[in-house]
Amino acid sequence: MVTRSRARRPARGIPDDSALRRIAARDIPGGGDARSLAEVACDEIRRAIREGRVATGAHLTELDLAAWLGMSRTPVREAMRRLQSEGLLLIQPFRGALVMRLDAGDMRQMFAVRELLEPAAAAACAANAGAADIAALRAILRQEAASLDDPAALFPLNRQFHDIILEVARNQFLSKAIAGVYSLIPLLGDSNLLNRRHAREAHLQHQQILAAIESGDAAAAEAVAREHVRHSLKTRLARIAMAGSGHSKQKTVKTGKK
Amino acid sequence: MVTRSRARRPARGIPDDSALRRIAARDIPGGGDARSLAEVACDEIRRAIREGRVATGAHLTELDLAAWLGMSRTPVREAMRRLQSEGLLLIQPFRGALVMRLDAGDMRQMFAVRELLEPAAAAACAANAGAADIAALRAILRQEAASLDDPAALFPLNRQFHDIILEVARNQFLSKAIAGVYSLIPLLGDSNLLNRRHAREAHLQHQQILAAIESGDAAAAEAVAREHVRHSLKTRLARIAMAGSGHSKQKTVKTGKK
DNA sequence: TTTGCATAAATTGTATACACTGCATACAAT
DNA sequence: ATTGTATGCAGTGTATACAATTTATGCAAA
Repeated sequence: MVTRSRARRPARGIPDDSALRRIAARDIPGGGDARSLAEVACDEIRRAIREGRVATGAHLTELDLAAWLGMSRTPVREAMRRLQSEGLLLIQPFRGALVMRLDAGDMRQMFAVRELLEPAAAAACAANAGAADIAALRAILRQEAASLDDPAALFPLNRQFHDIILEVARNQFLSKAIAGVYSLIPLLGDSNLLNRRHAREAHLQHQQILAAIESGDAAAAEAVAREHVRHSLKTRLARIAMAGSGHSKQKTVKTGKK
Repeated sequence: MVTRSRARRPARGIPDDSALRRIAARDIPGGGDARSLAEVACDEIRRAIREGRVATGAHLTELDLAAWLGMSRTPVREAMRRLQSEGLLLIQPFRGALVMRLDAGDMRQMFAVRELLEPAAAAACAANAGAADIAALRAILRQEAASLDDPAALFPLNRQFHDIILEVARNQFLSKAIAGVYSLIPLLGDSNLLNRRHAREAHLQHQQILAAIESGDAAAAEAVAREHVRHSLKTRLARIAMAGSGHSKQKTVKTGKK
């Protein structure tokens, strides 16, 4: 009997139905990381919010989510708690959770903090960057240049660009602070990168930031990064102004409640 | 039968033993907020870390904590997850949690971020502060002046001073970013305020910050706040240097495992 | 009709049972 | 002696049962 050391289990309990469900849920990406169900739940809910399948302001209950995700309340609960501490959900004791909603004022506050943190990251990056880091950033911008009309491709590239800068800045607290703000960007609605004019301008600014980093000019990197954040805010404010004046192209999203 | 609408319960299940335990655990402060056990657990663990009853680097298991706190694993689990997202714990799947430990490098990173955020908060506060805010800050500094040799009294006053500044700054993202950093300060060891010289200097800087706020001078508030953060780092570095050179007065802390 | 209260329904909070994982250790085969 | 495999144990991950709480509903009294 040369079964694997693990195959002895079924003798004890039920012929194991839950394991199948779990594995099925986990290995969707194929990588087979063996993520916990709570992580799966967390990612799925986040994704649903990001993609607008769950509207901001929607009311979520543990039971609904558990049914939707095909798991019990326990991991869902854990995921909801995590999303609350990220600021995506607002949990009211005994009364379920609301998907956080941010108004224009919140947006300004958020960008004020970004304007503080991101230039500092760019400056630190310029101070620390080695040849390999610069090569990585160059590679991303090369791909970015080729994807200016393909938002779906632009999203991860943009993300990677900023992630590398943070990594090279080598300050875990700065990274966490910025991550804390970034995670709430989905609540602001559609990405600026859907706007082609903005995508082009952002790409140019990325190139300027990289140029500053290449020459080790921290002050320049800081200045361009600040301008980058300001430009991003300006684009969003302009869109809000347009939407407010009746040109709303925003599609209404479903409530997410089954 | 004019019992309160709530008293009918015991008829159904066990004669209600758990409610007593819970109420006992909850209402320690007396305020009777009816906090959940998870919150109690969270606060207790945090406090144990802050007070050094649990050493940084200690290994914590759900079962140990549940036994210690007299509750089941579920709320403890929730608390541990929360503390992880605050950065106090490092949870390794299937292998328990470690109390995060920060070295001198981490400390520098942390203060670099504080030097970014806290001056901005002070500046925003100076821009927004009304008469009532200033009166509140004055009241705190008056108490602070009378408590310079009483660290136990100084801690909450110091906290309140900074909290009010954040509140008046009216930027929830700035507040959350700073809170995220503050929550890890206990991991750095004893507070600077135990040092009377430092306490006096910090108090003087508080007064300068308040003066700048009173006169609505954002730039001045920013500058003093930056100096305040720098001074705090300097004191900590000096203490580390002393400890490193063999003058360690640091008492070893217990492991926290029952 | 309206008000007050008690009950019912819905949902969260907590406890507990059980399967699974990771590691240590003992045993068997070479 | 050494290596590979099995086994036990400690601890986590998940499901589920139950208790507590909030909100809604119905019914009686004014």
